[in-house]
Amino acid sequence: MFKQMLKDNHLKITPQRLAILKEIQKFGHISIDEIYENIKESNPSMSLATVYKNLTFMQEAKIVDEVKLPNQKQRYELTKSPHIHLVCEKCGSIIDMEIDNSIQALRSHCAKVSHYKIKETSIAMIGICPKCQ
Amino acid sequence: MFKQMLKDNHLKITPQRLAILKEIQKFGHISIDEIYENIKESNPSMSLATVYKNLTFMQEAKIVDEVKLPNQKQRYELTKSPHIHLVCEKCGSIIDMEIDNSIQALRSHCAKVSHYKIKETSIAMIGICPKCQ
DNA sequence: CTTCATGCAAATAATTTGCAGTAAG
DNA sequence: CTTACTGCAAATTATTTGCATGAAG
Repeated sequence: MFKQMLKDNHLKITPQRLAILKEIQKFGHISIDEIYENIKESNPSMSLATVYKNLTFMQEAKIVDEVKLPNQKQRYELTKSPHIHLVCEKCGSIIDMEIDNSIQALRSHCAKVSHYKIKETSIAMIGICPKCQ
Repeated sequence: MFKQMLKDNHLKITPQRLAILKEIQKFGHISIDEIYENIKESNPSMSLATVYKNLTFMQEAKIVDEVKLPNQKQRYELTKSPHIHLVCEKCGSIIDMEIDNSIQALRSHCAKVSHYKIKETSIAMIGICPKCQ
């Protein structure tokens, strides 16, 4: 629950923050100005600076994550367990794929070979979705 | 060889382009203004717009690739076979790891489960390198 | 009440564009 | 010669900051 997540991180519960989180949840992967434009429809006084500031806070609090994909604007998503982004270069859709075992396998293999302590992964596969083929 | 790569893509061979490619090669992963600043030392008339324009062309020609990492400026690298970026969050170093089999395995597993036709992958692991541990 | 968040405007940074002059093939 | 590239300046777009006001706890 969003209110609890904010509370846990000593962030005050404001309508703006809840609105931002609701937009991200609704779209899954959404850009900063999509968040802004969407919220402005119901709350015209919403400020873009507020979106920026809050995304920063909420990212630090690990409530949201940035999603950086090749040739795309930065997007945001709600933080969830490690997953792969499947991007369709035709229709632009982005879906999450949770294949924990495979990701874990890659991760530990990498760690073993490189001797890095791995904390996060960022994985995207770009191609054509079934519908667009 | 850079000249040949440009020629193959009907891009004229200019000192600026060669300088850009040489910088990228030298640093492995380099940001736009690092490229610009470095080249300007020996060629003070170098223009930032030229860097931007050429990175775009050379990316389309698949000579270079953009590298987008969490919480970092965009960087560029020479195009090479699929690999993983290992990022140290302490010292900021970025190294490439070529573990073709593992990447291929993940890729085909993804393709199988999702029915996507996968064309490219973008994989990063963020953690602490051996030296910084 | 006290602290923190918001919204606005201004500042800064990042990227793109148009165009005249110049270099590459 | 012809085409495409460069550099510059201006235009856009993206992001950050400071500060007065207002809302949350």
